[in-house]
Amino acid sequence: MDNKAIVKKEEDFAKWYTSIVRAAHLCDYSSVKGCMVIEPNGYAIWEKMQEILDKKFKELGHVNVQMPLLIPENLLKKESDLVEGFAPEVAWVTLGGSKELEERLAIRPTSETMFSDYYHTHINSYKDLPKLYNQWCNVMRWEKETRPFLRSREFLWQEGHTIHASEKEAENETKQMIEVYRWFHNEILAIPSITGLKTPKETFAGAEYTLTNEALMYNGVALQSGTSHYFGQKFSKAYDIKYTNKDNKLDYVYQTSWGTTTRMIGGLIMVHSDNYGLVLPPRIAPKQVVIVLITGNEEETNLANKYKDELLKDGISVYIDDTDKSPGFKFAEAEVNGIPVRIEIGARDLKDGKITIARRDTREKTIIPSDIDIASYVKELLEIIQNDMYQRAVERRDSLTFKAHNMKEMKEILDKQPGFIHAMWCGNEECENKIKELKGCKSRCIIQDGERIDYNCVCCGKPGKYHVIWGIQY
RNA sequence: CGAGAAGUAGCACAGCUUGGUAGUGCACCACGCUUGGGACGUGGGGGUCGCAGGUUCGAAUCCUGUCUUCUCGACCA
Repeated sequence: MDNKAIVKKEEDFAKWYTSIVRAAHLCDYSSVKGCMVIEPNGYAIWEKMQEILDKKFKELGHVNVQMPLLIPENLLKKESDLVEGFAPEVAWVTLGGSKELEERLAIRPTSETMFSDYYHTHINSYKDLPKLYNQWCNVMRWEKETRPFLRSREFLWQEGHTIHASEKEAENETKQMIEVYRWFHNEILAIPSITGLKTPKETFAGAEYTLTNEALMYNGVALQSGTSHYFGQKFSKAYDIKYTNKDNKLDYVYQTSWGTTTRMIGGLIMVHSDNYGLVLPPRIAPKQVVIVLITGNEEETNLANKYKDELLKDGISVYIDDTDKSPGFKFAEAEVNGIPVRIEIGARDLKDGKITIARRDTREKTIIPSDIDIASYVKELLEIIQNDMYQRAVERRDSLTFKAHNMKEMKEILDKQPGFIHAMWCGNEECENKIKELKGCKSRCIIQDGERIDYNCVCCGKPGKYHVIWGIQY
């Protein structure tokens, strides 16, 4: 039996999630609440995410920098909305050795302030613009309730902070980066996601507006997965980021920030995984193929090495499991770790010149000739798995997508099954608050080119100005 | 932050009521034998019982505090 039992998804989704995290060795608890040990399997996924996103960021002209971990209190206080928004969850350093600090230092919950302070002293001319900086780092937010990957006090993320000479250019950047997140979720993580505008109530502290990428988990709960903020000149005025423009006049820069986190690992689990363990889409799987030797004899070993070389040559990541565990153990272990494709080489099949290939997502096995062009066969199979996983996720999301025309319908849907609920909204925060009384249902985003579902607000019945997606969130 | 539950070996748990030598299964190590869905045999190693106080001759067990985890709710830019 497995030493890490997996709870059944249908019986208790929350416990199932945690058991997958532990069974697949993605992370473990530490002695500090909300601060996780990200284990090799989990960190490898994060590295793969970094690799793909970082390449995309750089293609779009961004460069990486590293800002300090600590922010002096006076610096953090300069932008009042930001301070207010983050105050309840900032952790402070008050001692240096045994000596009390004259000014306490915040452990960064986000780095707008540090970037702004840096830009303040480094921008003089329109020729210095734009600055397209990003950093990969850890941040800390003193959350009360924590869950592995979904909500931790310390987490890893990337935060892009850019400044521009024109409003239009900054707005284009904001839009461009939310598109990157949408692309990443749909194409790489096989998680169908929707982008839209946050309502003012849900907008990032200090931003003029926030664009968000929203995904729906298997249980119908929404997960915010990547946000991109447009700051206009709010921060540049608070932090005095001025430059001389072409007309020899002083002007403030236009600013953006955008980020996504290790929370996406939680999203991967909650969209794709099953009762046998993790299921990873091939494009994000750190190891795409495992070759399992049944007896480990010379013939099996030689063929495995040949396959490995051919697959590696084609850019497919692969490893051979030649431990002396029983075949069943190796199969189960590869499954719990979510390896997309498993090649089983055994003496029995080899006698007939055959091997067995198993795909993780469906757990189907196929017996094929051993002299097949393994690289092109596997390459095609990985693409099929990627697409099938995406299609299944789309179907699941669509089956959990509803329309509501009034509060009665809204309540009926939420009582039965949470999901994405499309409904019109008048734009009044009072209605948002009333809807929130229904099981904590909140606006996910305003769909900008969405259809008109109704003429009236789902809550108050006044003219419905916006097509909003509502849902219960993590 | 509120309500509830839990913390004993890597994992799952028993022991606690009624204080008296730290247990079981799996995992781990060695050897042997095996190998197509989590094999088997023999032997072996591993624990300040979450932490800190208290009661007691003596605490995993009783008392107080605290930390951590889980579930449900409140909160969540």
